[in-house]
Amino acid sequence: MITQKAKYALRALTVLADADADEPVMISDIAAQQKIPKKFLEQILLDLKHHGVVVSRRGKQGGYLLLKPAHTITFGEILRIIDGPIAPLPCLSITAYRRCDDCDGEQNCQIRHVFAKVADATRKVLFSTTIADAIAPKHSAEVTRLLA
Amino acid sequence: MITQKAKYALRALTVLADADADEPVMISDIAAQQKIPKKFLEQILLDLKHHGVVVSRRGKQGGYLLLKPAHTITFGEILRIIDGPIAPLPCLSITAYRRCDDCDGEQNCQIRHVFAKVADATRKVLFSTTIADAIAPKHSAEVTRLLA
DNA sequence: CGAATGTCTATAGAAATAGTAGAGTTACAC
DNA sequence: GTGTAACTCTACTATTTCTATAGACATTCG
Repeated sequence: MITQKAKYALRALTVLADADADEPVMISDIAAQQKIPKKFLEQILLDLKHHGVVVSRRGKQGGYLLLKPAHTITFGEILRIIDGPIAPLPCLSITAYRRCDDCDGEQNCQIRHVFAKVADATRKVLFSTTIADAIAPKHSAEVTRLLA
Repeated sequence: MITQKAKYALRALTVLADADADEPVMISDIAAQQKIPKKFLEQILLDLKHHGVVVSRRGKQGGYLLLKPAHTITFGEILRIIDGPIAPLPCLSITAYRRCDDCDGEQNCQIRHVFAKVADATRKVLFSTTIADAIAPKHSAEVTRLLA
């Protein structure tokens, strides 16, 4: 299970991706639109900002914007920032590798081998799907309606 | 990340799968061999027993045995018992479905759609891999040695 | 009988999760 | 240049989950 926080983060990003590229969106607006506790969302967006995913403008007329195009922001990237390692075992993590002190020899670990496959499969999806992909269905539905 | 408990459970099962089919293995032996805290392992095995994965014999010469053949026990099945749902979102869980109260309409949920793919990929691996598969490399190595 | 083994329930410390609170900083509008 | 609306940052807290540990109990074998 991913955390609630990660879900909030992803949803907040879809809102930013949906907004005009140079129109900052206020935290309150995102919170209201996605039913996210505002104060909690503040922390999340700040975190995403520190990791170079979004930028903010302070003061009146302030708000948040995507720092890079939505089609370059992957789900995997965001999950790593918010929830930490993607891998199901510490000894399979790319970003936070840690030896399992209870297994002797990773090559021999019967469990590790199986979860390596899980990790691969998961990463394949998470890093090939972007925020733009997430909002795409909505847009194509819109296009369909307009063309009708 | 899977829990330590699940890792212990899977490792304990590989020990049972490795043992003779009618020779109960004592908790202490499993614990020692896999460096699992004994009292913790007791709980885990009991849990697996209650879920019909293993059986036990009490008293002297007691211990645990697999209830069904190792090639019929999947990783997914064990993870569900020990760690709960496989799905990354409650609204994607097969065994513990729960509506997300903050998203309106699952068909529209942009996040859900992506994680459905993750869940599929994960399940594909976890339910097609068994305890027998996990110990297989070891056995084939053994075969290789014997044939050399 | 008695010792070895599993059974069961309770407890507890540590960490993670999901927020909440509030004082501080910045920038635009006037 | 002041006020106010926004983001910033740190700290705090309640709840749950994880990782065990403890100990009394039940069962079986010799």
